[in-house]
Amino acid sequence: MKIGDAASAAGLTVKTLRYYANIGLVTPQISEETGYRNYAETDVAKLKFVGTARRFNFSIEECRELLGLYENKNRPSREVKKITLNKLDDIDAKLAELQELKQELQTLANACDGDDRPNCPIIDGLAKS
Amino acid sequence: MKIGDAASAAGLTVKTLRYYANIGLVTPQISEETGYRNYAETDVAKLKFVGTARRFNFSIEECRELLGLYENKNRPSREVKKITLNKLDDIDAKLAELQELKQELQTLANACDGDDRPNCPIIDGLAKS
DNA sequence: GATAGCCCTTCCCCTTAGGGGAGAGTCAAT
DNA sequence: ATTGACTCTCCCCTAAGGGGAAGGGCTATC
Repeated sequence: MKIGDAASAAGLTVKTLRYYANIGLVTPQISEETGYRNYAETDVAKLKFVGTARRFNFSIEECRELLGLYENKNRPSREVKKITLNKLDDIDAKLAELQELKQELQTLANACDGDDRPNCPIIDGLAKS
Repeated sequence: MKIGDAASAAGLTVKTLRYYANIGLVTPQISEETGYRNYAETDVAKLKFVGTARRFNFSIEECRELLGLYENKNRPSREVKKITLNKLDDIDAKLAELQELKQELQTLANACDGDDRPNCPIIDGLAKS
């Protein structure tokens, strides 16, 4: 399967597939004469796997790790779960940070009339050291 | 005030101040003979302002805009509020996305025993197309 | 006066995860 | 044979700086 077809099948872009090939994440065979990448079905399965993991906010390096576990049919599920729980912690931290941010910004916005006058509690809030 | 002192006063790094000077965000005077940047008190105030705005997730370009409004004592507060509400929308969108992500990942993690056995619903969940 | 130690400068590469596009080669159909 | 779609590599770009090298400056101490 050529790269364009593999990209469509996996729901990714051609650029992404080339990138993954370059960093050794999903490495198709390469035709000797044309230099074209040739994706096997197993490659496409890995690409889908990585695509899903990326959508779950796993980094490329985490995907590499997960892919190793994915390919190793004897891995203990503990290892996978550990990575996943770490990712959940990351998400929780980000959520907390954003919620606090939202709260403060909301407070500033609520205090601002948002009219023609220059009086602006938002600016004042950002400026007060 | 030299860059190191200005950085301490503003709670930013020297690298950050140089970066802001390079992109024309906060531009100190430059000594003719030594080439040293010289930060006035008003510069430090702007740096603190930008630092706070950055902590509120405003991008550099948004900071540039806010700084313009900060310096213009006649700006209508409407303009500032508009930018702020847009930022709040961004934050809400990000929150929603993360919450959905967390939900799905949590479901996968809950289904996984996390023991020595290879059976892993997380891997299966990521792999199923 | 000389040396040490810290501060300043510019310059360049590095980060994430690819996107955009140029220029050149390839494939399939007409 | 030609056309159009596809592929290749190569290079620059993103946001917001961080790390570090090489070179110059300031002040204190010996």
